[in-house]
Amino acid sequence: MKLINNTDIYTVQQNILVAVDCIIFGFDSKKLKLLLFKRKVAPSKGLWSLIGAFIKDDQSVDEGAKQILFETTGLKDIYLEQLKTYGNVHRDIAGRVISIAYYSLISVREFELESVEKYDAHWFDLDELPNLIFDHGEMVADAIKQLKTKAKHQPIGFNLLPKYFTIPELQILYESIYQQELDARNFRKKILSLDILTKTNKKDKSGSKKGAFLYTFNKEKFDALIAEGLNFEI
Amino acid sequence: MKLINNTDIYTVQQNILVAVDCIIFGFDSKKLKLLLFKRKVAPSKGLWSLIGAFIKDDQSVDEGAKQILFETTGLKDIYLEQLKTYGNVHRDIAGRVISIAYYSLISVREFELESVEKYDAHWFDLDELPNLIFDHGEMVADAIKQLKTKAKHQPIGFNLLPKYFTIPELQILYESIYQQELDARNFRKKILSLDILTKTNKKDKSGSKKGAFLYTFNKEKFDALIAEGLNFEI
DNA sequence: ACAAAAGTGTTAGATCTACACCCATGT
DNA sequence: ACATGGGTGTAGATCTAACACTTTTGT
Repeated sequence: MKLINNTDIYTVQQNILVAVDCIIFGFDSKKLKLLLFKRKVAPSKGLWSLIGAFIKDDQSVDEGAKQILFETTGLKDIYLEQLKTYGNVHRDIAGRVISIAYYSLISVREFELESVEKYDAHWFDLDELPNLIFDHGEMVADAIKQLKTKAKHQPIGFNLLPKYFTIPELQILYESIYQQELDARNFRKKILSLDILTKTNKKDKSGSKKGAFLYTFNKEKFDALIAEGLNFEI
Repeated sequence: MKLINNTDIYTVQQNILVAVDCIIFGFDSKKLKLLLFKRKVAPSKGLWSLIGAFIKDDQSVDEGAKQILFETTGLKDIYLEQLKTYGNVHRDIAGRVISIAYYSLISVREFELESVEKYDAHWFDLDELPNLIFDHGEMVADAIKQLKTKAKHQPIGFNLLPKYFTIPELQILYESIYQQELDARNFRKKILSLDILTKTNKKDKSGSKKGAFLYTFNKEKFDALIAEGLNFEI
């Protein structure tokens, strides 16, 4: 099939398509997960892949990523960040396509199940991922690495939790991200010393009989600290 | 002008061009600098910009970046890393072009002056940058930020120095990157304690009468340490 | 002889790490 | 009453940050 590529001034011959792919991380209070999709179009139809789409001419790459994420998860205004662009000549077996990968962090609890069915999506544990098409496995590996690095210095972990969460939940999340166990006393001390959590007087008793106090992330306080030049680290 | 965009299977209408732009950092033993070019084509001809090029159909995006870098600096096998992709609809005033930005680190001393003249290039101090076309200013700001972050945990600084360098030179480099003064004794202690530098018995007397010993970066040792799980930080 | 940059140790304070028991509550 | 996870403090080790003088040598 032939397509028309129109530029205003540049006299360039180029046959490259531009797509986005989204690595969607989720956390369900127990494990860190990845949302994968059974591919609905050729080539590689029926295999597991990240969700992606071609960019429209009148939409920015960021907008393209936002849109595909909204369509498949029903979620808006969620954490979404560009990861890396994948541009090998034969990365897509059906044509010359470069893909700008994004990763997103959501709370599994706030995610619409309806979308899962409609798009043939499935949450996979990070240590039980199936084979993925093209270079999507590489994208996922890069995203996991990036998440580990980023979580240390920016409070992005909170995007994976519901608005109210407990300290033990937060600890399990960080243990999942870093893939190592943390000392409960030291973790609590460190996270509370940052003074970016607001304690409520409610308890979540789903995890224990005693129940754990619910906290919420105080973004205003955090931003103020960053503005003062805080060298944040968890 | 109309162009043909051919894909094998995908039935997509898309009129987007794909380019790369390179942010080239250099260090001359005194200051951190940026290599900028007087643009030779419309639009915005004659204004300062990063060097860039359109990707060819049969070349990966990484290869495209490598090629433009080689053509303009004469340098091969130098540090080159993808920064970010810029994809706003109207970022280029002459058409829909997305650009994958790369940044590169070189030693100004090892750089061919010949290329500078041929391509109308100029080294600018980081604090005296001219206005740049399109979103190139944003690219540069992002690259500086990335360089700061990355230099802390990976030994990329050495790419900005010639093979043999002195500790005071290295310190000035890190001071330029972090934009803050460092204590000479503490810096020397820390960098030497990493045990990744090999001392030679030669001195560089260009900086002082006494002269400073020349060192060289020991990549083998560094890689071995990383393999052991070293949590590197400068 | 002197100017100018290179090179060298110590100490106080801050931070990190390891570790064990009591508390609250549902069953 | 007991099982289960929640919540708390301390001490030793390590790391960080601040600080001043001597060495070398070209002019």
